[in-house]
Amino acid sequence: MIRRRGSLRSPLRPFRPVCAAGGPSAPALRRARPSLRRSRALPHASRSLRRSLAASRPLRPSVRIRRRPSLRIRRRGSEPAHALPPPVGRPDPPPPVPPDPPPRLRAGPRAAAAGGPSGGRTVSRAVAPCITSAHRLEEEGCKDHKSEAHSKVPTLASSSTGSCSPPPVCPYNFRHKRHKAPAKMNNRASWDEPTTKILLEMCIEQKNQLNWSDRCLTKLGWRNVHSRFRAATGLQLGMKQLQNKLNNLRRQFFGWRALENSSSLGRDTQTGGVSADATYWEQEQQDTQARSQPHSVKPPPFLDLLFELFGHEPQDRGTLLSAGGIREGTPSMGTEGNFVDLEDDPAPATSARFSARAKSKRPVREYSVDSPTKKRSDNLEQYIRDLSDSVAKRSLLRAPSAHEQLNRCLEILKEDGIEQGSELHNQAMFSCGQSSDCRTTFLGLDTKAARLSWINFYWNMMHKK
DNA sequence: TGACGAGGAGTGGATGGCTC
DNA sequence: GAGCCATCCACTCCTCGTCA
Repeated sequence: MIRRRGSLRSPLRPFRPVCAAGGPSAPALRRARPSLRRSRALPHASRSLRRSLAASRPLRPSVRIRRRPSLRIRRRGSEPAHALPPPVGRPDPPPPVPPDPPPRLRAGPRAAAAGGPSGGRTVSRAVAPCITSAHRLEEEGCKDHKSEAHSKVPTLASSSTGSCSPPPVCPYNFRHKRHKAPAKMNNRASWDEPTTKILLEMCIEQKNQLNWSDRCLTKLGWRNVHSRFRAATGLQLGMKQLQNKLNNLRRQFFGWRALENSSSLGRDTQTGGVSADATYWEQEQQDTQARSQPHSVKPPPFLDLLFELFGHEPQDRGTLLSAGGIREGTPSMGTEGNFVDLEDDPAPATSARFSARAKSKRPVREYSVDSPTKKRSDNLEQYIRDLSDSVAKRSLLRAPSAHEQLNRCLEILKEDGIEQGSELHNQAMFSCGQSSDCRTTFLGLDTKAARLSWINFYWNMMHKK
């Protein structure tokens, strides 16, 4: 049996154009040249592995440890005796902070809603001994403490990699409530649809200009978006506010898409909502009579733009084949009869939040390609034959080639009555010929109106009308 | 009361600099 | 070149404030 495993996360850092754009400094050049980066990245990776083995501890898990809501750890407000000196370079001394209120349990809406781990808080594995001085700086009134805290004290993240010098143990308050931040909502963002659309379009523009790393815009991309957004809208929003908005849209999009995929439903191309046959809604109505649909499953606005932005993330660049488990009857998630398409992977989609997280970490996917029962366990030739058969079967299930897709597009256009040589026909063929994404989306649409709308949208998008 | 936005905490990976 | 540590970066999760 050959197990198809999800794509491996590259140990190499993705190239960040912003680094190279900063100037011809040596670090920038090293970052810009993968061959130079490799020289350090691989030794570091092997070093990390050796460290883990030497310390007889497992490698860092890829998922965070969750605890019950009531176990959320917060630190005590009292100042540790060994407080670090105040940060340098901050002109205005922070105002005195009133003493913290007595500790209490916080039971927010999430805690109330969380009957189990799904609503739990995220807690560091080593949070107890790790008071972050960033937190202390915050309480001293330093609003923008992150960079300074980063540069002066070990953070939890850094201490996890630095095995020799854990930060000093400090007293903690397990139920400390963060003191109220002063109400400074003067520049509160108010996102209406046109503004959101402008933001998305600018993000897509930056993505097309390759100012895009794994999952998001690069720093340079954000700078560009920020400046252009200000120029276009006149709104004086900060970069963080733009990032927050995009983050929320992204979460909405993945949540909605996860629901769409995991529930075997479809997308109503007319309304942007979830489509299904009548029997599904009847069943659903019985199941959910007492509860309404949560907001997170509502289709987010500008689905097409979001799909353009997040619909094809780099972790979906394909899957790898790895041979293994031939001898054992490895449990399989799918067989020839129930083969699951990669795009419809329901595995990571248990919830909106989880799915958004799963998307970010190139989830491991396992698919089985069942092979016939082996006649002889030590027959290498038989193994090779099985392997070849499996690959051949997979080839039969592969996606159609670009040429085949283009031919299919031609047929559909003909069926839709789009005259060859017309402007619309030319636009459609040009767009489909240029982009596999455009082609795939075009072929996936069910109605003529949706197809024409898509071509029109794609054409305008590419030519910035 | 729920939706939404802001912001902090913490995570994981990559890389730079220093020392041996 | 390896080991160690610090730093940077982008991300998710969570809490809290505001507002309709």
